[in-house]
Amino acid sequence: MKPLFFHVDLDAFFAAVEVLDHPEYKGKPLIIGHRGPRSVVSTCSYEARKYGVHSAMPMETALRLCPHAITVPGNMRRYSEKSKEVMSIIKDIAPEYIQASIDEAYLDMTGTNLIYSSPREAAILLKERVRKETGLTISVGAASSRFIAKLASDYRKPDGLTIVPEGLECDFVDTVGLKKLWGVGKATLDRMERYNIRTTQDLRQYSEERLGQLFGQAAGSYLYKVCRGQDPGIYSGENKSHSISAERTFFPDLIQKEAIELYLLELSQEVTFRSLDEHFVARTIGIKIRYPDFTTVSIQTTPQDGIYNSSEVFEKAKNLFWQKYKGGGVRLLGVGLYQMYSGDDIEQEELFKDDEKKKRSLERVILGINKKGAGLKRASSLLKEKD
DNA sequence: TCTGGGGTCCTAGGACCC
DNA sequence: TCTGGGGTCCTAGGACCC
Repeated sequence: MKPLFFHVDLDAFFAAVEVLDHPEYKGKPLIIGHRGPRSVVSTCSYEARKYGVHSAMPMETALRLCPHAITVPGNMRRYSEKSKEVMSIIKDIAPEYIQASIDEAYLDMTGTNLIYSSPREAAILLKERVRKETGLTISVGAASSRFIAKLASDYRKPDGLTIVPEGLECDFVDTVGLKKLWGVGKATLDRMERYNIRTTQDLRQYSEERLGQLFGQAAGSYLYKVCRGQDPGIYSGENKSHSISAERTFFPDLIQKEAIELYLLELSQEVTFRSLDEHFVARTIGIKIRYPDFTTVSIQTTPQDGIYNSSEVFEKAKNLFWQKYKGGGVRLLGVGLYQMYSGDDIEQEELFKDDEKKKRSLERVILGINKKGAGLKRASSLLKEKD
């Protein structure tokens, strides 16, 4: 059976959902993101893109380019809802699929020539159903590998459909160009510039070994395949390790010990409750500090006996912070849980640490209540209780 | 253009073991 | 005693993506 993959990408997803819910925004430049210093554009409508606005652009710049843009802070819960609607249509049409993010999915359509007369017919059916049932438009790419399908869905947007016939993968990669290749970012492009590599054709002049020397083993063999239109194997295996993190950027910078610890507590609670919700136990905890000059450092630790509740996370986060912090103010604070494993497996082991596990159970109950809308105690009130 | 927040994967060096 | 090679785990930092 010839392999066939689709990549489905929702067009300007967050902005499109806002337009759906607020028809008065239709046809206007719309930016999703907070207004304020140190904030950036999350997504924007195609009307805003005409002014040069794009994702990750500082909000101040975006509003300078497009002063009359409407801005909305965004509503993740609502976007998840709409995302699920689209994914359930995908489930109907594709034998297998992997959701890669809130607004994109890889569909394994291998063998569907028995169901649909052609890839084009299948893609059109999918686009039609999504449009009718959710009011959203998608761009679809179809090809013999996930990687080429991904490039194809981006080739014509919005509401696009691009099919790359078998055998033309390498030509298609040349057409897309080096700058738009998935997995090739600014740092790699800058390095390529130094070797006068400006096109995918240039890249093909290098042996896999040489690319490994220049860009590192993994990146080297990735580039070697990709510039030939070969499948580098994205999303082929199951992802094992999991992590959860939360971070906050402050304006103005944090200076006082009390404020820093208050936010460490809040972030610790946030990641712990999310880990409880997802039934994961972390082996590693880490924190991240960004200084006012934007230099960013991190420190982590992997304790012998697991991390079970938010006060443990907080205590460890606090220790790590004061171990690492050089002074001078804090622009961003982050707390993360890494190397996470399914909680049920771990609860079986280790009979000690009963107290900490009890606290974890208690927090699970609080999480349940909180989900029903009762509202968790403010972090600040918990801090006060401590002294 | 003074640069969010949530993730994943890779690298290089060190510790430790055989 | 001044010395090999491989494997695995941990750590800090980078690169990239949405």
